[in-house]
Amino acid sequence: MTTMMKTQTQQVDDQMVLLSQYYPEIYDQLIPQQGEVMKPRRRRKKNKTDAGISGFKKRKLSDEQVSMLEQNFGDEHKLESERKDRIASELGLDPRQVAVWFQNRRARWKSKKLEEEYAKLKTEHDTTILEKCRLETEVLKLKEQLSEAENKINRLVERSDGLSSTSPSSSFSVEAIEPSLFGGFGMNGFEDGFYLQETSYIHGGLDWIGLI
DNA sequence: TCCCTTTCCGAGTTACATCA
DNA sequence: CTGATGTAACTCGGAAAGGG
Repeated sequence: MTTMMKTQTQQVDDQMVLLSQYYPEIYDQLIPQQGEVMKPRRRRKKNKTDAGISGFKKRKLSDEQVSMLEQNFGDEHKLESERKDRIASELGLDPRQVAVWFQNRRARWKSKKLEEEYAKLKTEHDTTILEKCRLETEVLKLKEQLSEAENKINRLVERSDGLSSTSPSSSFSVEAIEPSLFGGFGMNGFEDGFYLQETSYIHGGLDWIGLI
């Protein structure tokens, strides 16, 4: 803030040099008479041709001015009247220019913040979607395994039916796995979770099915 | 308390400068 | 030359503060 600082006179000179380089045709009109203070720029009119007529064109702020403004913006985004005047004086700008710069800078800052926030939310959203897909795949896989297990049980039941007709004293009694006891082995009971203890199925748990 | 003026701000727009 | 982009400066409407 110190070594880079120029005096106000130097800065005005810089602006004038720029002006004389880029707009020599109007430079003469802007040079104040000796001892006359530079007046604030006139308000721009909407008419497109007006700039040409009035001779006032948009001027880019110098790198140094921008860097100083950025530095001040970094300290505090809001701009009190006193601070505005001080900055304007330090940079050789109209206080109105400083106010406008801060307004535009706040708008850019907000826009950037929104962009960042959007990117963050999008990343979170994508991660959640990915996890949802993974869980859905897992559900499908488990349902498939369950279906296979049901088929195996049905086959065993059918086989035991055949055995019981010839050997009623079989230790693997039909009643032991009577479908009615399991709710018919349908998905109804499983949709809401495994409500039966694994030992209710067959002695030894579900190991034989290969689920565990 | 109300009205008017001033100042500031955000949002949206315009106009100009610059660059690919 | 032209379209895209960045940005200084503008308009507009609303809020807040101060004074009569």
